[in-house]
Amino acid sequence: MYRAKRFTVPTFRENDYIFGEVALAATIKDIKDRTGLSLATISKYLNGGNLLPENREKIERAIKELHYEVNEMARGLVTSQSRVIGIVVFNIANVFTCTVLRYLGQRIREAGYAAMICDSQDDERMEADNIRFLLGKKVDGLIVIPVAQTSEFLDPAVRAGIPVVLLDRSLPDRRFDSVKINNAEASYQAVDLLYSYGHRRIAVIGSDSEITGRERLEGCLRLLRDRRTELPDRYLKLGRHSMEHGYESMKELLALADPPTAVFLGNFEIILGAVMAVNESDRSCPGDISLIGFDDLIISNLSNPRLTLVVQPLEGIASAAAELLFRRLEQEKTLPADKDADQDRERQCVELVLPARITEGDSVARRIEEGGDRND
Amino acid sequence: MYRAKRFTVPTFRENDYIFGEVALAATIKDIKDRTGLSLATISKYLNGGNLLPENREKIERAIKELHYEVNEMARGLVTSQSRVIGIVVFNIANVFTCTVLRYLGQRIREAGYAAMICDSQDDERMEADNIRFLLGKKVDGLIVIPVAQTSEFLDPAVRAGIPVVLLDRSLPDRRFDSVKINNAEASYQAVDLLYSYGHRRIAVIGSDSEITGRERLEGCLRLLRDRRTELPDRYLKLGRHSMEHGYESMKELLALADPPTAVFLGNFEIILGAVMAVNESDRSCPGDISLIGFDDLIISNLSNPRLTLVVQPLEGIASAAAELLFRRLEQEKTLPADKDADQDRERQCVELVLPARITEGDSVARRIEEGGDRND
DNA sequence: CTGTTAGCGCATTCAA
DNA sequence: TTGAATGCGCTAACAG
Repeated sequence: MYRAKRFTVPTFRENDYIFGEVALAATIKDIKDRTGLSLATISKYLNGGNLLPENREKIERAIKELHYEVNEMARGLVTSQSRVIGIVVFNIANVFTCTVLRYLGQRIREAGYAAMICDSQDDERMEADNIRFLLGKKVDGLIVIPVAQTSEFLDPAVRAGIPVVLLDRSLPDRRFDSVKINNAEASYQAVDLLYSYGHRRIAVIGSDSEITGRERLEGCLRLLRDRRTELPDRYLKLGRHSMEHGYESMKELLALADPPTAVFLGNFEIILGAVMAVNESDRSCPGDISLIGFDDLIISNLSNPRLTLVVQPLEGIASAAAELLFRRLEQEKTLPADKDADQDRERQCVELVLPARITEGDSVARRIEEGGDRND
Repeated sequence: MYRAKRFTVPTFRENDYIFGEVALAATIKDIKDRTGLSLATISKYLNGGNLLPENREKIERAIKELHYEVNEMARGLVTSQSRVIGIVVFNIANVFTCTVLRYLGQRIREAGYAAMICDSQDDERMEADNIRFLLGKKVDGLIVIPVAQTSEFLDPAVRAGIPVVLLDRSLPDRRFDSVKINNAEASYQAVDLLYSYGHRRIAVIGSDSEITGRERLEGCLRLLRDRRTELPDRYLKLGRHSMEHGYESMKELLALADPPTAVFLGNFEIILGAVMAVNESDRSCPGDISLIGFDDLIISNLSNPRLTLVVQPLEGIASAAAELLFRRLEQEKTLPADKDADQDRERQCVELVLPARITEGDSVARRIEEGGDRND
């Protein structure tokens, strides 16, 4: 395998791109030939070592002229690390995901790493594939918003000794660091807001098939218990975090003889569906029905009235996850192969729980007669 | 292909994961030691060659027992290709981007490649960095939704001989394949719809600082010229594709003594801002003002009334871009080092222009008096 | 069909 | 400070 096409660079001229001809990427060998220095010296330059200003200059010039870029594959092969963080998201076509991704990307880049993003498309098999793929690429760490409900798919990462941080959804077996919001608490507050505004006929459209959904549900139920407010079965709509579920459930609620005066909407997709159903009906929000939703930022601007929402501190979540991961990475460097320390670390996985806050819009009406539930 | 879990006690040494201890990743050397076969045979197995069923089985067992995974860095170093497609997007926190990303990811994976996504965060410098980074990672191809208005930042890719496909926004110097919709034509149709519904006082909120914006503008203007309809300066709101611009512009339009009866909204962010402004005013859509927007899917469900929108065939765009790229990749294999062919190829960059379609909602009112522009 | 051998581009010992 | 040598894990000739 020899190099067919190659620029012999004229002494003074820049090694510019020539139309139609493809140059093989320059290697440190090329810049060795050009500078007369040895491979080791050049390598030292690339990795921030000390060398004579004279030589440094020579190398820099050669690099510029040859358009040299480090071959990360070769470097990675030697160092067995890639300075790449793998990110696996349950679903990339999703406002929540995208926003988190943006912040994660920022933090990761600031730390001098790069991000490699994989989309699991809500599919557990694909999720497991993604992990294996990323491991094959020798990522240094993993940030995962999981679709699976157990953490077996992460076994290969454990085996490879690569730190993992779970985002948004923690897994029941606490083997990994995780960052999320207090879904139960936030939901508790949200329903409490409805209650404090005088609502007594409160319905919940949520999910019992997703972890976050179950947590949010728990908060709602606890508040209602604490306030000794009944939640009749017909007011509790359980399904998935999907637009269809939101739409159908809201339709059913509106069709009741005694419809609720307020509804808790468990996530973004449910909000979308539910608002659609209200819009299609002859009811209006908040006149006929009050709404409080979970997740999201964009729609609060667009919807009329502006929705009252539980908003997650996405930037905070992303920052925390990144920091957690980098701390592990540091930790690994300092504690190289200490078995006992490893043992400890296994146990000490940290679960960070951030607070969410409620931003009030105009979608929750105040009902004057405290404790009453009559309309008007 | 199901294979029962079976305990084969290894003859040499357990290479399994031990709690708290990190096992080094197995290499083909390990599986060579285990099977007694040579490296070449194993490599052949890995790359789909023919071997004796007996040996195949041995290797498969060893792989499973050792949890072997190919080290892509080593493989890439040899083959000098990574089977990774780099994707650089102008802004990842964006519905358009995310949706395209989802489809791109699917296509790329179907083709046996993986995707490496980088976010330029609307910043040209970061965009250039992303390209260099991806090149360092030896991606086989690049799909780019650019923020820059010229293609210089792609020079390193050209130099490296790596195919590039531009998405959504083509660049004035046509050096690269590109896929986009016919922005001008779609805008023409959109404004034509307003016209055909009887509107004569039509305003445009758009962007002249982005390529897509300029193209859309051109379509609007052409239609109005063709219909001999005037566009007074006060009806033409030029700025950036931002929510602020949409919001401010719509406020100004509504404050006019003779406000337009219909407004063309140049992109998703502008729609958001404009709808917000309408909601905050005492006007209603479509009663007082008709709206037609460009881009987006989600909000048409949420908004009341449902917006009439120009919808881009996102899946089609993504598929086309991926196919274009893979075609180039194929092409490279078949035409290895033919200089003349390279020359030709350079010239023959294909610019795919896909049609967008209009989905009607309820945001455009029919105005009965054809040609009239009085309100009521 | 299988084994031997020689690098891919780089970092990293050790000498000098 | 610099240089020569070695190997990371894998593929790709080529020979058997």
